[in-house]
Amino acid sequence: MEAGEAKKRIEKLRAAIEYHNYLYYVLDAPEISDAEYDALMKELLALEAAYPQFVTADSPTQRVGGAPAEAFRTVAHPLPLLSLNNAYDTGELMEFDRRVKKQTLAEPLTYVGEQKIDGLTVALLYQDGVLVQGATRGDGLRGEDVTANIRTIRSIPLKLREKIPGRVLVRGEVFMTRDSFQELNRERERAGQPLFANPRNAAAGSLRQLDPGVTATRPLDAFFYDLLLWEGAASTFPATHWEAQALLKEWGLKVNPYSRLCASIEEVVEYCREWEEKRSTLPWEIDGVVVKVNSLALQERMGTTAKAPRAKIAYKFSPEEAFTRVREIQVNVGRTGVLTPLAILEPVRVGGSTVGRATLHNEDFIREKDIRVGDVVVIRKAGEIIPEVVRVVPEHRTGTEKPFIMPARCPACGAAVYREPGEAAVHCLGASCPAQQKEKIIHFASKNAMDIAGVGPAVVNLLVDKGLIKDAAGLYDLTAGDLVGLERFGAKSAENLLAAVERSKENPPERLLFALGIRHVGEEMARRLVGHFRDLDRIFTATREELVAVPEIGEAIADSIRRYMEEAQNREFLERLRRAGLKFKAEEREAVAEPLEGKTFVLTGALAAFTREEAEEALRGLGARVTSSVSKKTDYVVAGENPGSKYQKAMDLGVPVLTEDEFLRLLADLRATEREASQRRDN
DNA sequence: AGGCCTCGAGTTCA
DNA sequence: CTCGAGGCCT
Repeated sequence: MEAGEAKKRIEKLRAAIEYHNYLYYVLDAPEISDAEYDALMKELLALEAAYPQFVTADSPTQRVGGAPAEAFRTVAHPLPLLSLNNAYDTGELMEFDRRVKKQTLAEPLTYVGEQKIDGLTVALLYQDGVLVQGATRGDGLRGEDVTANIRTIRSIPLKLREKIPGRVLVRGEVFMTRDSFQELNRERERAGQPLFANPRNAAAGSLRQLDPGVTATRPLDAFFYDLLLWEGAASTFPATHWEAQALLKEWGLKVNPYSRLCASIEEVVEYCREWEEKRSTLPWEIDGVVVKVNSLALQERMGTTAKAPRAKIAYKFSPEEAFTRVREIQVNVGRTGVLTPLAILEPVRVGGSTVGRATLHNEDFIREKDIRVGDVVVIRKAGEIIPEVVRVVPEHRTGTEKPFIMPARCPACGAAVYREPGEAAVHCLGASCPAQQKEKIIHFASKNAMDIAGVGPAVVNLLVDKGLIKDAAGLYDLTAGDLVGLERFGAKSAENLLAAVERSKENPPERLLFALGIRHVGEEMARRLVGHFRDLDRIFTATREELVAVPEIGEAIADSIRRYMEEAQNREFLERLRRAGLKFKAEEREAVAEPLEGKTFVLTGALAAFTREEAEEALRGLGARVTSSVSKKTDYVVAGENPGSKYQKAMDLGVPVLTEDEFLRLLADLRATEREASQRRDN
């Protein structure tokens, strides 16, 4: 970029940032997301670094905080409330550790890791144990006097639990939980008031109400992190940050229960990693981890720079939202023939991983969001893993972006495509579309279907392209001679694959039924159908009425099964599977007691003694149903390690939650009673 | 017809 | 995980 141009861009960015600062800090009504704001700031920082001659004292990059609103009295903090330097990856944490170690003398070096709450910083002043002042951080030197509002927060003590002579200054973070935030927004929506963008803004807006009566109705909460000042206590002042935390807790100030004392930087890194992963399970939002040298003497010795202490650092999580550009929109064909557009993105880090693709679902989704090739878009993680395109940023349009048009022919086989009126999906009409065939084979061999290890997307592609198989039945005709010599196939891998194919013949018929991929017949319906008819041939020859008579099987499912069987190609396919020796008939079942019959279980989180599948299997063996979502009809939720949202749902609905131990005991008890019963039978 | 509840299908990255 | 849609109950 040429210098004159850079200068113009710098000025434009500054004006924009100032404007958004004002909206954010003064009016508490931001128009853009934090991520967008950060992007503006980052661009400005980069330009100023490249052109230092244009840096001015009043640039927003030189300012520590925002301007205080006029209505509150400003007060000077007894000690400056510094901000923190940031680390954006573990490498920067290691560098921090090296800097700390240079200053360490004989004392053992330990750190404290704390969640960095996304709220707003406050400083509370207690005089002889009584709360006399509460102030926002402001620019770090002077903040706003919000004492009256602070007093309304229930978790903040107006008096410390013991009388502490002299002045005590503590630093904390006021925040709102996600649940409270949503509840507040629901109320505001009902009342026709503007909504808060996120919990942070809701907390800030609530604390900065001119009328403390309003603040009192807002569900604010607070954690306290630092004892900044304790006058006249030189001899009793704690030696470490960890002890200071304990002291605050003793005094009745709420401290974050997840803080951790770490013996090394490696433990700190582990702590950061852990919370970056689990952040979404917390009731409050965190945007990073604050790392502090535990020894207060060492903190003192390391001192501060103009704006931040050298003995502390904030490890910032990668943002949950990020910007990137749509390079291309691909169209994939699934096993049901549905054409699914997929955005190929410039890789970008978001929510702890690098994202390069995101589904665009269907034509309507793209039209609604007006996503075009070349657009800059906002990406977010839906749930823990799956990235989604939130919206486009039209400001970044240059006019060269190309709108997406759903192809009129299947990109895999060239057949015409068809969209049922009223349906979102576009289907490929090609009867032997290779993309569809491949997806069907992959599904057939997948874990929950026939579980043929070694037959995944890559191998299926290879086998179909080489003309070795045309459908899943072809797998059972493969010979070692077909495979050996193929790229990435040696004698051993060929043998393994054939063994896996052979083993799959023993699968029970419900797996086979599911593997066929009949529309509306998933794992659960396959189990029910086999449970009822016991034989695939009986299912395929059943009349519509007989099918509908099965609980949970309605007309749509019955018709889908009949339609499948009317297709000559499918009937022939089934005969080939039969000849290969696959099981069409269910094993005779012994009449086992089903003590959990009629009970519905939901599993969440990871169990230590089982995989999820094994636990489900064990429950089904006892007659229980295992479903995937919690409702009023759920009898028990079994919660393992790191339970997901289902745990919360269970609590909300008052469904009993079993720990893994309780669950294991339940199984053991039931099996014991079962054994006794069968012994009595034998006698 | 509407309101559950559950299942099916598609989804990404390490 | 999140949609959308099927099935069943009121």
